[in-house]
Amino acid sequence: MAKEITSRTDDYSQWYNDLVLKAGLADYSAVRGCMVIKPYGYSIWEKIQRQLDDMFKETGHENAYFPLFIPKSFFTKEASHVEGFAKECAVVTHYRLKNDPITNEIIVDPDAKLEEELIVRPTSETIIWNTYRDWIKSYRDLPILVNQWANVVRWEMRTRLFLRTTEFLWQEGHTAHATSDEAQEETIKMLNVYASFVEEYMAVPVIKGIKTENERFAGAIETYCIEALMQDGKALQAGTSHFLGQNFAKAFDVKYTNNEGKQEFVWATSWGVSTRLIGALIMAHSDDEGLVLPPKLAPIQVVIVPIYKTQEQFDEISLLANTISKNLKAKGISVKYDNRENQRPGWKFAEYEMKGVPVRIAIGPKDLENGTVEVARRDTKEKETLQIIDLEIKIENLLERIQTNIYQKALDYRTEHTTVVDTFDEFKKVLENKTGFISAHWDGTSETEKKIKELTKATIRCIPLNQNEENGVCILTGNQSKQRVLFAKAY
RNA sequence: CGGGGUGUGGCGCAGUUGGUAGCGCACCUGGUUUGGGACCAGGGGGCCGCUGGUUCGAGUCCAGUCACCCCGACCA
Repeated sequence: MAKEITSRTDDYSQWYNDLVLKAGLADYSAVRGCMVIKPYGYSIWEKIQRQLDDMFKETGHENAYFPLFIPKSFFTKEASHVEGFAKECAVVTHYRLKNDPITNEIIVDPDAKLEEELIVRPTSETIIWNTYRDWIKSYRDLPILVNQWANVVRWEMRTRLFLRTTEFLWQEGHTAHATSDEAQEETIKMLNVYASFVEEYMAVPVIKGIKTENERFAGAIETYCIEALMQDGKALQAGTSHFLGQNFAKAFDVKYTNNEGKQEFVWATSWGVSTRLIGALIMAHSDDEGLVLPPKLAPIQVVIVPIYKTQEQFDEISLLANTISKNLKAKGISVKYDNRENQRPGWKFAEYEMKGVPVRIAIGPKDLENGTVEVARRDTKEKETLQIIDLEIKIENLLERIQTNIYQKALDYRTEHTTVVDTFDEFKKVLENKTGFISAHWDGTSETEKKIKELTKATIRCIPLNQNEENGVCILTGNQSKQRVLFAKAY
């Protein structure tokens, strides 16, 4: 029996859920809203981590680790930050369990109440800036360019595998600078790092932009973001980079002495991407047969499947497969030779398609005779029979072509699903029928943005950078506007 | 927190007007197979989410409760 998977066009959430479960990326866990990331899913995360980490190091950053628990009082120091996060935090109130003397059940020991509750970090600005106070005395201590790989907890009401889980893995960069300009430069620099990572490695095109006041990070002066478009026409925020100004420095009294001997507050940035990126990867490329992984992030880039009738054939194929495998590995390509004898070839084909392995090589008796192999690519499902000579070079090229192709496909989809509209009627029509990004004029007020959200559920995803100014009138109010912004329904 | 739905072997499900639990997949054994999710034969595995009630008898009826999923509000 084939593993049935819901169609993408049928019920997108159902399709997405099935896919995550059936491709073996993750599972629901015993804890509400949390998930178990299975080895295959985690290995994608490791690839993302490794690549991003390299990019962070190249831009001068170092890793560090700060505590999971944040004293409640830290949280209350930055007013807008509390407001943004307070509602969704897990709180530790006790530090011991004991046996109930009557029922003998394990209960929370009421005598073990903490004097000050601890918040399980939803993000680490507060505890980090509390620490930076001790690290920073002079302009010579700056900049501090630190990143942390960690888990965080946000007690969201509704969760979705990878896109929004109660606990999630991420990296958070927290930098401290002597000047506003330098901090702003850092904010943009990291936005660009994210954009190039997502486009080059995940093969997902993104729009770089600035968040409106409504969507801004709690405690930031300016939030920059990269926005990607998923195959159901909804937008997904793939990463953010915040210019925090002196907000946290003031809240935690972090000052440095400048070269004129004067005390100044420190300027800050923070930036992060999470395991949500895996969700983006899935929703941007996958089809009804399963995942389509970009070669640069696929845990297995090439799988070799033997087809045989006799033990002799199997041995001969294995010999060839191992040679091919060795040659590919020498080129830095990750290969799996699936020589399991308890699964038939057709089953394996379907399985690796579900898992999104970019290239499959099948070797059978005919190939042994002809000195060929059958090479199938996951993205287009095309198959061709290739001579074994220089196979590793052909495969290497093919992997590059797949990487480019799926990026182009996603880009074409986005181009196709980005609509310029000038009236509110058009706006609503596009949202209902076509979906996707909508470029429209907006009068720049939060009230208008909220009103549009109420009426249509679409929000301003960002005010795109790299976009020309253009005079116009707001689609809702008819007030003056200097620039188009990007609307969409979002995850 | 509102609306909807589901809880029955590992997974997906069926179970009629109440009569003591079944199917597919997976698993185990043996055999035949292997170029797109194989077939045959045999086998193991379940306090039917939990609690209470009605009844001679409850997976089924009633009440309560818990958990999870989906759709909203909230959010990376």
